[in-house]
Amino acid sequence: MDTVKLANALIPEEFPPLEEYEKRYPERQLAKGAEVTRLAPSPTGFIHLGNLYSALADERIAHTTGGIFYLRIEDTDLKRKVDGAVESVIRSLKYFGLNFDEGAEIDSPLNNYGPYYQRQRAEIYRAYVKDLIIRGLAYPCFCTEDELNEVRAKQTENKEITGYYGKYAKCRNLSEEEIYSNLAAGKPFVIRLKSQGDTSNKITFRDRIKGEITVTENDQDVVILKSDGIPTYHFAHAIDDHFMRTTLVIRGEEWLSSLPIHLELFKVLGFKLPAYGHTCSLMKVDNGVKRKLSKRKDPELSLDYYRQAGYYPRAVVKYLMTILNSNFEEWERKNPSADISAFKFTIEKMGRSGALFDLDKLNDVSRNELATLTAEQTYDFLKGWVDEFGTDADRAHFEDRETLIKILNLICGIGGKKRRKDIVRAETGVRMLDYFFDDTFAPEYGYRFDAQTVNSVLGMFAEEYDPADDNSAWFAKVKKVAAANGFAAEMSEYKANPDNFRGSVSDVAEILRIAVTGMSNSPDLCTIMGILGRERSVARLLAARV
RNA sequence: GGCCUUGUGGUCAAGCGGUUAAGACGGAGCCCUCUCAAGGCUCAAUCCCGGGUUCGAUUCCCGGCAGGGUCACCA
Repeated sequence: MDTVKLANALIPEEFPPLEEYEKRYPERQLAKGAEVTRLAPSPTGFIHLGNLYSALADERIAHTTGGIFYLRIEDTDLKRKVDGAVESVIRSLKYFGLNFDEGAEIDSPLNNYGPYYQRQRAEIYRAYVKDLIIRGLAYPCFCTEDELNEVRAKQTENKEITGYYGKYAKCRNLSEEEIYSNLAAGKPFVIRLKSQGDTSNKITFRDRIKGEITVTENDQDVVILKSDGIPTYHFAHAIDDHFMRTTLVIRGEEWLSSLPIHLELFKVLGFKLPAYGHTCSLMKVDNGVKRKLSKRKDPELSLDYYRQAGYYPRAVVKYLMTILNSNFEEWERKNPSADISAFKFTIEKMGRSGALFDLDKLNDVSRNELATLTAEQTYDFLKGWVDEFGTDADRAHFEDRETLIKILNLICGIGGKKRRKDIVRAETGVRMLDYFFDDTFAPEYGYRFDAQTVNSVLGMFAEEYDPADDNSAWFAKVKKVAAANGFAAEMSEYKANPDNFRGSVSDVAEILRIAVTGMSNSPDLCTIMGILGRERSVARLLAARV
């Protein structure tokens, strides 16, 4: 068979000699050990926690080795295209503190390896496919979807391996006449790899995350060029990661099963294989079953979920870091004020098996992270959330920056020795402020004492209350009211003889707390009343009588 | 089903031939305390099972079992 003639019939364009592409995209001049990594999403615009997880690994490795982290858009499937997706990806990663050095829609002088959209790279893919055809390593296939489905059904029925291989590779041995008559008839075709592999051969392969793994050689004549003339993922991956000079491909472990295809492709193309690291997927338990986090079923997979819930972005990143490198937490405890970038991230430390997503842990990380902020930083963070997700009332409250910062300072004990850790995420932080404002103060008076007692306590304390009192003076008054109403003024007395009293100071404080905040739990009541001031505090005490 | 892969407390996990089998989250309790959030202290809880190899296996080998992934002109 005249393969040059065939190649010209299939792919008529003329291309420069292939060495030209090698020259166009030369080896990168980087320091030894520098890794070039990439995030290569399809343009659906939906990047989820799993993407962020591996992007974080990519970014950390590139930037701790003096390498490059770039963005490539895998838009070979038009159905996946969503407008504004690329900007959305960039924005999302930026929100979590990850920045690209190079790539699609990135303004950078380093953009010498583009275009970074695969659809715009059709020429180079086609040039290499054409070369493969000439070398007799690829061929056209005219099988229809129905035919393929039929074969697959039969294979399944006979418990055979499904796919296009061996005797099932019908078009592999088409005669010259058949091919040209099909072409003349205008039949659509794809280009398949003429696999040279044999599944009885095992290849051992060293994955940077999984370690040594053995895979079976590929014998499938996979599609490399689709009928629209655009390559499949496999082929585009080989070409792009070679010419963009990627040194380390980090991707989800769902790709492990197609690794043999990629191994063969790199071999057949004569490219040096990059290093691979296959990450485990984030899992969750659903109905007692452990499974991969799913885009459709699990809202917590979406990064927007964390933004909406008001998680502090750095907290999400730190949580992910604890899963990525389990020594991160220990390092952080030793270096409490160091920036994440100072941590020596290593791909080899990454987990080999899928981690269950742990919301409790995230909350803990988040709470601690938020407790490192100043009142101003806290305000700015909460304000950002309120602007986007808050109610009209929230927005009105946040107009008054000075007051909010004052409240945050006092309530959170910022700068003091007893820093509180109430805020897990923006939403809980904002709701915690509700009772400071009369329009959102919505008490549910659930007293544990009778009306007479409650009214007496509230009335007496309203008379006594003086915002000028310091904490101990304030508490002395609580004790006084307690004693006057048959409650133990000292906890020790109450504990010694509980039967002698109707309750203790803590019960009195609870009545006051419910009256003032509408809740039985709150931060320091004396501070809260101080913020509210005499007039409003007293008004609330009196209004809370039953 | 074939192929690949994983199996240490409820969760994330260190350890990788001899350890009292770290630590963190969560749970329980105590202390502190006007309640709560914290904080301090304490406790409970783990090497999937069966065979080897070995003086000795959580660690190595084999076999089960149980998870997970994947078998497209989607990435």
